[in-house]
Amino acid sequence: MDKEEHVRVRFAPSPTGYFHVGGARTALYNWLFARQSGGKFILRIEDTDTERSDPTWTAGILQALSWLNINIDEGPYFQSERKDLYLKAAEKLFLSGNAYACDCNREDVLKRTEGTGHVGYDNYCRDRGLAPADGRVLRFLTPDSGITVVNDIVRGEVEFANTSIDDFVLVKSNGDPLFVLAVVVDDQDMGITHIIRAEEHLPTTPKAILLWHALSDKKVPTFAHLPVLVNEKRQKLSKRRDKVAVEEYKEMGILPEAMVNYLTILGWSPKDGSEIFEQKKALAEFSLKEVNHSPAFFDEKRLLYFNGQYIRALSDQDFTQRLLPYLEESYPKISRDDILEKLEPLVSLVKERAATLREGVDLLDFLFKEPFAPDEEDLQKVVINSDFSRQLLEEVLKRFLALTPADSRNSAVNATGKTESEEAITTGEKVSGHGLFVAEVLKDILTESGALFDLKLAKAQAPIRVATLGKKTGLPLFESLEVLGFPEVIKRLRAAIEKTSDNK
RNA sequence: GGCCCCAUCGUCUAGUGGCCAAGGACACCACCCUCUCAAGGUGGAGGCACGGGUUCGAAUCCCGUUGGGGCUGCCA
Repeated sequence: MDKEEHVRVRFAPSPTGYFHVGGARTALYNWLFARQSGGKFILRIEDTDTERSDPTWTAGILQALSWLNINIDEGPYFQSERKDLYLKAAEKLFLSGNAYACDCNREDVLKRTEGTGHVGYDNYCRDRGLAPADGRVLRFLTPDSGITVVNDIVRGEVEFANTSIDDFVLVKSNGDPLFVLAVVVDDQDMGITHIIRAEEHLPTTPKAILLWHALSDKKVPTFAHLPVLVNEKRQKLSKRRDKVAVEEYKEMGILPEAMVNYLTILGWSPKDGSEIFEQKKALAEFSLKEVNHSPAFFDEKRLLYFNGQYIRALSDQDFTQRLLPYLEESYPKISRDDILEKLEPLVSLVKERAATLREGVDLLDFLFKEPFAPDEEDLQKVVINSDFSRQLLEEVLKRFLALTPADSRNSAVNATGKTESEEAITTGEKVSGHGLFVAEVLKDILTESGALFDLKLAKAQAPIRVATLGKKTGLPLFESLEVLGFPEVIKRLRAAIEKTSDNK
């Protein structure tokens, strides 16, 4: 790290759509670089295109950065508020002979260059001496010889022949400045030392460098062009085509720290080969020089794995706090206390299984979703089209009914000092027919009931599970039943038995 | 078309001339564990795009080819 230089980097998104993970990674790498060098991380909103920019998107960017814990030292600056600065620079360029007015339209240029093999502007207005005016654009006069070298931390020195660079537009015919101009003016004005951005900007970099020199003697920033993130077809991620909005991942219950970890690893890896690590490791070891050169596919499956690891590493308390907002959002009519009461005994079981917070919500839906309705397909499969399910359900129902609801545990205890079932549980004796409505007892009952029909527990649990929890897969059955509670379980078992008779 | 970038298992990567008959992770398959599903454990399949050089020796360096991508806009 160059200690003599006061590092200033900027993240400069344009608010023209959802903020996607590619932008997030660029922001993250900028931020990491700023943090580890004690520099400043600046946010600049590039909204010079008034047609396509929208404050809504800006708000989304701000929220996403905050969610990812990428904090901003300066800004956001808005280019739309700095137009005067750009126009002043444009005037300077015109006066110094580095720019000229042009009244060509696209059709004229196309007509002139047709068949010449040249694509792009043909410098037609270079020597016409037009004065700047409404309806005329301002073009930069690029040199006809020489090369421009981009000094890039990731890619080394990249050379561009100046002849390959067209006289590009700086100011639109309606008087609005274009991003090329605005970016250079701002980077100079804001004292940016390192420009870290996606590789798609590499081809426009020589233009920026040429402009930079035409505008001032200041040192050109150091560049770092990051490989782009691509979709499964290996095309650059697009906010229109690919559904990769940061917001969506938050919505589906990705933990921000898992997202940050995954994004960090997407294009860079620490020397020891570890993949899941705390951010302080990245802060200590991240290096732009070590960033990969080739495009990376944003693999959601892998993100999910990372997220699962992060979820499982959470304490039960933390996990509860993370999950709670998602549950409250899904069940606005249920009070927080009621949710917490049911969640508490199951939280570690949920934590162990959920790859996302949204999955955590789904695992618990049998407790909260109204009205309860078992999955139709599963119901058909293991309850209705099963030769033993009806008898088994009835047997289990009968035995459950002989139990004492756990809710009335206290009164039961008060009456006899210690209930029969508790006695049995503590002595390890098998309970059958009598006992408390608790997981261990329920498991014993189902094991015994299944044995009556020559069924192993694995097989016997299926119809009971679908009848009461609604799906073939999910949380461990008996703990779930205990939390669901005696009356509700009885009710659901009866409803399922009803359904088997409907079909017979 | 022109300019530029890129190229190790399906995916993300380790590898910076010998320690590589290429290592790890996700995904996939099998088995174990198991009340379902996960998680976890064990094992398996799977890759240096191709062709020339350079070198005693190349995944690693050079050239070419091929392939992919980006830019080529009065978008950023």
